Parts: sequence; C-alpha cells; structure tokens
Amino acid sequence: MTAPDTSGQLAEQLLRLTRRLHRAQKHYLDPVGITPAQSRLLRTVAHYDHPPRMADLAQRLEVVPRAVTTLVDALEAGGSVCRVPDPSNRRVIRIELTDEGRRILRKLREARRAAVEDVLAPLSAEQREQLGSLLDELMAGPGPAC
Amino acid sequence: MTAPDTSGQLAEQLLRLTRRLHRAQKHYLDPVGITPAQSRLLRTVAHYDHPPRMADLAQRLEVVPRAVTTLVDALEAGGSVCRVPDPSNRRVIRIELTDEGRRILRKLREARRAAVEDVLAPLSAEQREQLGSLLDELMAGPGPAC
DNA sequence: ATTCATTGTGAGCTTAGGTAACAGTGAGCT
DNA sequence: AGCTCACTGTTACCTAAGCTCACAATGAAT
Repeated sequence: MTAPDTSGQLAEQLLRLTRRLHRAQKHYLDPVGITPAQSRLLRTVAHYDHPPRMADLAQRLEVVPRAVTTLVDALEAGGSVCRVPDPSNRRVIRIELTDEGRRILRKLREARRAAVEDVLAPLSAEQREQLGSLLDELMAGPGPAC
Repeated sequence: MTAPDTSGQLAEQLLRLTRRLHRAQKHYLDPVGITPAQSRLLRTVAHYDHPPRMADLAQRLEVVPRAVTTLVDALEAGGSVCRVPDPSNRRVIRIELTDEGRRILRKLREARRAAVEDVLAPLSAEQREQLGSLLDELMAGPGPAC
C-alpha cells in the first residue's frame, strides 16, 4: 500500500481502461448484430490481400486456432464471410469476405469509432498520438514468450 | 484501409496489449491458485480501511453486484476472506481479509509484478511514467455514461 | 401500515478463450 | 509401393468472467 508499485498501478489502469473499451465496443456493436471478437476477426480478414487461412488468422489474432473456428462459424452464419477450400492444398480453408461482409465492415468501423471516441474522450489529439507511439513501441516486440 | 483511423488502431493496440497482460497475469497467478478477477477483488478489499460491503466492491470494480458474489464465494472457499454480517444493518455483508488473505496478497503482488514486467519490458522507466500519466488522465473522468 | 428502495443472492445465459483427441491431407523416405 | 511424420481444421468438453431477471430480507418513509 505504502509502496509506489507504479507498474502495478499502471496495469490496473490499463485493465480498467480496456474494460471500458470492451463495454463501449459491445454497446455500439450490439445493433449491428456482431460481437467484439467477431468484429476483430472480420477486420483482420479484411487486412489481407488474398483470403487468409484459418491458421493465419489464429496467429495474427494471437489466439489458438480452435477459437477462430467458432468465430468464423458465426460470421459465416451471418453471411459476412464464407469458407472456400483451397484447391492447391485440400487441408486449408480460405476465408473470403462477402459483399455483405464489406457492408457490415463499414457499419463496424463507424461503431468502433464511436466507441473509441467515448472512451478516449478525455485525451487531446497530441496525447492520443503520444499514447499511440508508446503502444506501438510496446507491441513491436515479438510478445512475451510466444 | 487507406484512411488513417488512428483512434481505431489505438484501440486495437490497447486491446492486444491487454490480452497479453491478461495472459501473463493468468500464467503467474496460476501457481498461487487464484484467478485474475479474484486477485483484483482481493487487492481491492485490501484498499479499504474498514471492511467494505459487497456493493462498495461492485462499484469500485465497475461490475454488477452479482459478479462480486461469485468472486467472494471463491475467495471465501480459499480462506482468504470471510463474510461478516454488519450488526448495524442486517442487509449488508462486510468482506474481511483474513491472515491467509494477507499472505496470499503478498504472493499476488509478486506474481503481478512479474507479469507486468513481462509485458511492459520494452518500455523504459520514463516511458512507463508517461504511459502512467496518460492513463491517469484518461481514467480520471467519471467514465463514459456510467 | 403500506409502500418503496437497498442489499445480496439463486438460476440461467453469453462471450471468449483453452485443451485434448481426431480425421484428412501433404511430404519425405527408404 | 508403403510408412511415418508434420500440418490443418474441427468435434467435444471445460473454464473464467460477466450479464439479466427474479426474489427474499431488510430498512426507510409516507
């Protein structure tokens, strides 16, 4: 208590902040009919030039492959992506964005923007910039003990 | 894609960072036999001078009261806290830290410190300071639409 | 006394993730 | 050819953490 423990408090703040972010995100995503994790997956899919494999997504999301399956299930049921077997290697499945998916993505970004705005409201543009570069530096590394 | 969307990326980084933090935390807490949320609750209990009520904890944790019940259940089963009925108002239950609880808290802080160290390793002391003050400012407000 | 607000909890659900086992496929090797 | 081994995704189950809804007990106020 009397100890400074700055790093501990830092972690506390970080986690609290993310809790709020999660909540705001969920709130804004609700009317779109998509969960935050699905949103993240969808955005990730859109980042690729060519349709990614499940394994690619799992790695990029820092998640076990099994977790991707469920998310893709939901998104496919919602019609925003579809699974396409790769002709050159019948083990892999490519995840392709549908037109509906692209439509949803637009809504998504808007919702996300609003959520972030809610949470980051107290920060000025410069402060966000600053925070951004700190996070960039922080996430640049390979991640702890991947 | 071509849009900057700095805030969006900022959120992305934040969430990724917290994901790592969660994982590291869980990893270090595992041998102590306590989950991250329980850890948070325990630390929160320790912050009070007088034993807090369930409702106090819920509010401070920014969580619905029902969520606290489960956590206290687990901690009580582990012997680190105990429920004490408040004599002056028989609706309220005070959460008291036991000696075992204090013992666990020490282990906890150590584990937490290690987890944070893992994740924040790339940052210098000054950078952490900077990050800390940004987060302080960010969390100072009443929170978005409480 | 009756109504209303507070306080904690039982029951049940959802999201997000994880493990373990497994089937299908490709690749390399004698 | 066969035989083994690594890779890819999925089935089946488990956990953590949180939520809503309903409710019982208690206190406060009219």
